[in-house]
Amino acid sequence: MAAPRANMSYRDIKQVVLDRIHNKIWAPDSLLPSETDLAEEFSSTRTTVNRALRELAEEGYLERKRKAGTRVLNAPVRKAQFSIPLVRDEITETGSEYRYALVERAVMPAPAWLSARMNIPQGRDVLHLRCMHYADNAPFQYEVRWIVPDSIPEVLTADFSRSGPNDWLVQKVPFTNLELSFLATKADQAVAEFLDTQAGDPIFTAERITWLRGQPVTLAKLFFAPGYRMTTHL
Amino acid sequence: MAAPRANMSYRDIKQVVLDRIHNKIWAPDSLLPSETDLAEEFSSTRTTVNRALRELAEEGYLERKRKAGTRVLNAPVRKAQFSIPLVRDEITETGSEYRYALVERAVMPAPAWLSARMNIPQGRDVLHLRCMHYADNAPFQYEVRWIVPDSIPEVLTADFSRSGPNDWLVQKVPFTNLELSFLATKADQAVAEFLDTQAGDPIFTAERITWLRGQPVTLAKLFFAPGYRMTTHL
DNA sequence: AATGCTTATATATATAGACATAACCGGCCG
DNA sequence: CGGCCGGTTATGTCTATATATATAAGCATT
Repeated sequence: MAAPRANMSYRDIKQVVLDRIHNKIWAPDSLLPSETDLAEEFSSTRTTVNRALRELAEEGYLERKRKAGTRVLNAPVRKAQFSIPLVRDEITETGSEYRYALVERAVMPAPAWLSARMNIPQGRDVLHLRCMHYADNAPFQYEVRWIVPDSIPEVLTADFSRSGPNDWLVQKVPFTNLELSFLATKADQAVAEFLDTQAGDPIFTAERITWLRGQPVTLAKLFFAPGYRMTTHL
Repeated sequence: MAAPRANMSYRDIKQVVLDRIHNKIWAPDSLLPSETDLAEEFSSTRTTVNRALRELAEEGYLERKRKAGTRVLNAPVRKAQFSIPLVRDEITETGSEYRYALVERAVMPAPAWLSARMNIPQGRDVLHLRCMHYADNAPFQYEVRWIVPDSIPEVLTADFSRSGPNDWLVQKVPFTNLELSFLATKADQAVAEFLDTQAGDPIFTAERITWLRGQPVTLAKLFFAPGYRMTTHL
């Protein structure tokens, strides 16, 4: 096990280091040898060792500090990565047919909770949209969205009857900042009807707020049809 | 804007490239200049440019193929990263006091759905645990767990009355493979009682299966107390 | 005891040059 | 015309080396 031969790639080195962590050769909280020493052991260079250790640190196995050295993390805080594709892609990638429908469009003064949540002045006009996304004509996602027109006045004249605000926004507004939450909500009457389920049913829900250079742009609540699960492997 | 001066760090280069993507100087689907050309423009080296572009690709902005070049992705598939800490840490980090309690421990033949789900032989004995995690004595998470003892016989003699299976497992078993799902479930009577809520309430739920070298090790269902949301910023 | 300076050291990043590898592309051959 | 086959080229990776920077730790000063 862990046979350091010559000409090891940074991948090989990553694997050897991981093995040693797993086999407790380098125990949690212990300090690894310096990059220079490891480079010598693996008859490689410090650059290559650096890349290996840097990536392992990014993956949550190691903690690195200048001068202090590289330390094995005791509780490997593994990081789950979820890609957040557009609904359209999420549906078409499974081979299903995607269909979009606009349910409601309105310009209205921001409700108090929205003002507070997104930090916009009380009573400022916002664009409110409700839409549905279908996969093979079965309800897939019910979207409730608010858009603050201040930073993007064109949004008020955009046509959302044929394609969703998401499509439009990613084209127009390169957001700089994003908050994403997942939670479980109880279906109210509207949600239940659109998702073809019973009021009170548990609904997997995503909430997404984006900013552009500090200015709030949009808040979206995405209600997924019952049975939806967000899955990742690592 | 985007003033390429000399001695730019890989961070600077990343920023300039990002700016150019946002300002559509490099439009979606278009090809970037080659690393060599960019290195010249930024009066830097190919190595540095390479790191900048590589990281931007990892972050989901670019797609890179040998010979084919580096392309701007039209729908930036941004990747949300959630760290999955131990419950204990998740609670203590907010300053709350963590308390653990074992609810039930039993060795039983694997139920059919579990056999199927984890690909273990029908009727094989598995360890079944139910436990509670409290934050400041308020219910935080209800954990239902199955452990396959085949690859780790010691688990049958481990003491789970004082600390949770999670703590034990991360110490003993370096899993190699993990499937993690989030979904919304409806609280049944047991879940409702332990989480101090009403049966039928929506519960944010995580399901986690881990393997060790292809062998299934454990499946955990984690039911979070009402109001829980999993949040990330990027 | 607290603060500030110095130094040693480990990581962070940059440079330059080389070879490896995948893939586009144009031309040759059947 | 179609398919195979190299040549070309952009990225992938490694080597070797150098400089920058953060910081732990020791020592001196307030």
